[in-house]
Amino acid sequence: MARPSSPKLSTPAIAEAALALVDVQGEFTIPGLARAMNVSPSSLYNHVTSKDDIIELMRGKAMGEIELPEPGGDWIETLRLIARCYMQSYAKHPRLIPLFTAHTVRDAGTMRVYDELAQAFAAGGFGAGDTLGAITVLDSFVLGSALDAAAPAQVWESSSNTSEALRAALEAGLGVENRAWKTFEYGLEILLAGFLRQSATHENP
Amino acid sequence: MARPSSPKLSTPAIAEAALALVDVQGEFTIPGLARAMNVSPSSLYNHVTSKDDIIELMRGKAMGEIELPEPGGDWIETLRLIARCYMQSYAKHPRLIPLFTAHTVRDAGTMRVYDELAQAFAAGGFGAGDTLGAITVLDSFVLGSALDAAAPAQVWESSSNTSEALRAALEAGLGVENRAWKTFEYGLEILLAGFLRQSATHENP
DNA sequence: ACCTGAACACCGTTCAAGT
DNA sequence: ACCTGAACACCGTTCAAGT
Repeated sequence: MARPSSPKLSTPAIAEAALALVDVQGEFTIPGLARAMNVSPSSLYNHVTSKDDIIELMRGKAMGEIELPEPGGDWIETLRLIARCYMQSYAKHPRLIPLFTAHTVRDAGTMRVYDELAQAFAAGGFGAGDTLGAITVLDSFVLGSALDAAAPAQVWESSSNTSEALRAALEAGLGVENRAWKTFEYGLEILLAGFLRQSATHENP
Repeated sequence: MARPSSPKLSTPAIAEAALALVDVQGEFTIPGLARAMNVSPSSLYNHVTSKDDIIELMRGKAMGEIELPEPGGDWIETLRLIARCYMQSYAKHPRLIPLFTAHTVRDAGTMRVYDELAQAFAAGGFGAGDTLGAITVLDSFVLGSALDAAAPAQVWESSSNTSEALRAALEAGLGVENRAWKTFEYGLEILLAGFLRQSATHENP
């Protein structure tokens, strides 16, 4: 059995299988991936040039799942919806995020998100000079929040020399359900309010 | 030459050497680290239990370099100073950040930062139930910004189907010097303004 | 075109052996 | 206590060989 009549592998299938492995194990290995696909490790290199290539495939798959909102509505609401979709796509595969942080290549799916963001900020009266900064701020916050959400049930270990303020905050905050998501919404609203204020400034110079 | 009269290795020295490697290479390897320290790879395991252990040492060293502001001033200004120190400590060793994102253990140095943050928010009138969220929002933003800063000179590749809005934003924004840092300051002020507004709400219920 | 098996260089880690 | 050398299991990648 050398070359099968119908191929056993394909880049989408590889991305999917690798994603499944990362979702349950937090990492993946070439031999492990080959085993999961009932294939020899070297076979993968007929469809993929390297392990990093597979990571990029996973990024594309995860980002491609984002359903962006219809353009045309209120620009702040559009920003809110995009940010939520973006966060959600990370949240679906939390263990994937650390793999992304090593190489920050921007694929087509990610560019699509930035594109919609740029148009929303333009609709909000942001000039060309302010838009990239605003996009980056929102992007940084989403990525950071996703990393926080990916972190395993925090070991916050309130040690002996912890202040009373932090101890109380941990006791009150750690228990709440959907903590990461609620915190994301909280920060998102602050950022949106800031963008809205800046927009008002632009309109009344 | 088996056991030298004075030890050739120590955990601080290992952390420092590994940090130097990561700063220039973006990664480090046990054999590589041993070579840099003129030592055999197995020798390292007399001072360290695993490679992850070394990463934690590096985290501690990087976070320990933070000089936190004197407590007691205006709480918003304190938040601003802490956030900047925090960001700066990441900025000093940008290639280190991806190594951190895999395991989110919080060491003593990091706890110290959270501790000061908690006290600042308490001074701002934040209740126990609101403090953890606020800390997390700030933390997420700093981490995301640091990752963005660590990314190599963006490949933003404005492809053919890029909107006019994004194209103009990239053209206007990519060139500015200290882009990552300025963007960080921009987002930081938005967050601080949001915290300040919430504080005002608390005081006038 | 696409899969296999053998092979290579390399990695993280262990452990008996030395002083 | 602390360094060494040999050893192990494992990884990412290549490549000739097969159909």
